[in-house]
Amino acid sequence: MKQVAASVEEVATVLKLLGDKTRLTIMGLLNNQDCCVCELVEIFQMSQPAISQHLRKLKDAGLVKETRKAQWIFYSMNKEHEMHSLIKDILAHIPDQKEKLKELEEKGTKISCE
Amino acid sequence: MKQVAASVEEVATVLKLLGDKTRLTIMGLLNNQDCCVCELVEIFQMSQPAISQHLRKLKDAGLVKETRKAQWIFYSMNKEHEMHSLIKDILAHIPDQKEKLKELEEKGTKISCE
DNA sequence: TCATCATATAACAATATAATTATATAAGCA
DNA sequence: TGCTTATATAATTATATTGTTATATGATGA
Repeated sequence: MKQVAASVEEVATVLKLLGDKTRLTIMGLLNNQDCCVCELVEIFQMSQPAISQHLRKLKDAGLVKETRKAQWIFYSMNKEHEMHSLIKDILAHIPDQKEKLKELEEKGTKISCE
Repeated sequence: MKQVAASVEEVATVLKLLGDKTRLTIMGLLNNQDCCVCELVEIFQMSQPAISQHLRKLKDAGLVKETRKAQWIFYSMNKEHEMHSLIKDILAHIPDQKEKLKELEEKGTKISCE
């Protein structure tokens, strides 16, 4: 499939962001479903500020969007991002992240606002 | 097309390497044809050690191979790299780099060993 | 309203990255 | 052999990145 070429700079910016194991995995998770910060903290066993700072970078670049739902802020993939097809192509190369979400449910730490 | 999933770490490593404008462009160039160091120095208007160090990183990760031809060392894309299909997918999103190679020929700084 | 939970931000420290300059190595040629 | 060209490596410096701790903000609920 022929792609519409973005500038080298734009692509390099996205790759640099996804060139971090934590951020790449976050995108893999968001590719399955929206997550709130505390879920990600639980999954990555990382400090809350560390997760927040990774999310900030992704948000500043427009790769993710945030939505407040009650006391939680849910992050989701921005499907309107100019580089969304590149991101999907990349995520097709990493293992499915559903397992991690399943574990959350089993531990009972899954947040649900529906 | 369903991909064979590499580990998140492996993919992140490749993305980090390509998350640099210079290295991403080098890979775009090598996707068209092999290049020697002095050609890349000419194209990027960058110091020779800077180019060599970028090539070293790409080589250490196995993304490129080197072949000596007389006094020049030509770099080429390693098509046998485990992550070659990911790299091709990514390069499909950047503009074709043939222009830069054409300019070299016009300036007469193209190296040919055939 | 006050305490608590969820999240963001600021300040800082440790580490990584990328460029420069200087120097080493290796091939080609007079 | 000694000079030149092509490339690599080392040392250094400047800057960027990532994580930690401390603190601020904002929503919920008693």
